Amino acid sequence: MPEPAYVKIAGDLTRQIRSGELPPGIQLPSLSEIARRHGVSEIVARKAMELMQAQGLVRSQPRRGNFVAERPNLVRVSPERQMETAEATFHHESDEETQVERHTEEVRATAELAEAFGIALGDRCTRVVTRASEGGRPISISDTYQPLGIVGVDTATECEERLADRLPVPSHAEWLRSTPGDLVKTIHQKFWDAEGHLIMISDISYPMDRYDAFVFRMALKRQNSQGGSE
Amino acid sequence: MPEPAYVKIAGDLTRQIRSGELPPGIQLPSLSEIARRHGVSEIVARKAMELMQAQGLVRSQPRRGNFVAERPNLVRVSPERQMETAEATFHHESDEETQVERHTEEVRATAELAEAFGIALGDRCTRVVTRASEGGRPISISDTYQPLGIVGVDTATECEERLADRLPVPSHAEWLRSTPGDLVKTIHQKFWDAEGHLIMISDISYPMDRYDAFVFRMALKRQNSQGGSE
DNA sequence: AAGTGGTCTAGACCACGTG
DNA sequence: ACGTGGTCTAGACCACTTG
Repeated sequence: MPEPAYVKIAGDLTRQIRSGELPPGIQLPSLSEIARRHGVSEIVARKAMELMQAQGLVRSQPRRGNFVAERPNLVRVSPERQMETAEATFHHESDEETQVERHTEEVRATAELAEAFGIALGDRCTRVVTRASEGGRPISISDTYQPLGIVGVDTATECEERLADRLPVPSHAEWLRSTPGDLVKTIHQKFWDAEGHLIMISDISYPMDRYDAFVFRMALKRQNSQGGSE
Repeated sequence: MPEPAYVKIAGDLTRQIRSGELPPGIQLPSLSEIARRHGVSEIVARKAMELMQAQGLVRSQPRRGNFVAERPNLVRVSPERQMETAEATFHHESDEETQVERHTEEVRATAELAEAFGIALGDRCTRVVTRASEGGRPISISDTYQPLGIVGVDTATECEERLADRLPVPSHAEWLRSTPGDLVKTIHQKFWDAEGHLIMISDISYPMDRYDAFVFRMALKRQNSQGGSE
């Protein structure tokens, strides 16, 4: 009936983080230290840390320690961010130095890409890999595809984002330096132009500790409706 | 260097689920059975199960077993769902019998509610608690607040949803029968009318295994922009 | 009575980062 | 050399469900 020890420990630490007692970026006590303080075994302390990781409050660095997330209250807002470059977005979010690097290459449309864009299998597409880091820490990586000749989303009028928690693909895991078994926040984006043509798709991964929440703002098109929440 | 045993086990099971070999709702082998089959200790099997739980593929019922999620590919789409009642939404999502129960009461505005709605502290508000279940399994619970006199979101033209993974509040945890330490998907909704007045806020919780992903469809308002992904 | 998952203990080895 | 987190073992007790 009482709450488990690891929930209590996580709650204690969460309170200290939210109150500012444990500021962003600081190293938490080691697992053995937490275990000692709370009079439990190290496994329990680890479980508490895993719970906080899943909430994005803590980032674990193997052989270094556990650290409070750099921006425990940072929120990712859509579609505001679609209206600006990655550089501008991260510049707004951050005061630390942000690095964005891009690699562009031409690829042949896979079956999936061909169907999405309504082009032929093997048609040429542009692939852009964008890696962003802040203060040396990786904060995002994305894989973007467009039919050859279309660049950017200036002509897009509609956008869809699909948010899920997934094991990262190896290339994303490597950049984000995630430990095997660590989940990441993934966003699959699609952009359409006014004619209804899909002009870009993108797969983005964020470390769990990057954002506290994901916000989406939408206009409601009136129909017959009662509306409600659930 | 090699991937940990628990990742491999989770991958094996995930493949069996995605391929349909392990159909939705079925009970997985017990932890001791999984451990035996893979030649590892039970702790490792449990860790694999936790990884799958975090992805929403598996639901764990204490003292019963682990079960494949009922709808491993179900997606929650916004804002479509805001246009219809909870009953209609769940009816579309499901062929099983869905139960929705509502409790309405009048409450006094807390400081938070008063500020949100632009009313005075202690002013009367409507609170609606909505609980939904499907085939006896709880699938959502929400707490909705509106200023007295406003019912529903028929007049809403804008909507915001804030998605995060959180420890549930006790009332939500109880309905969802979540184990202490289990996270839930939370959505904090806000609705505004054409005059820019906030007319409804709602806190919704879903079990981790309810949805595979959350989809948001948004119109892009053109400005000066370069656009891009990150 | 047997089986199950949840919690917890008390160890162990490894690889790597830091001093 | 030491501390760290990641992985793993081999047990234990509890509370509850199922047969």
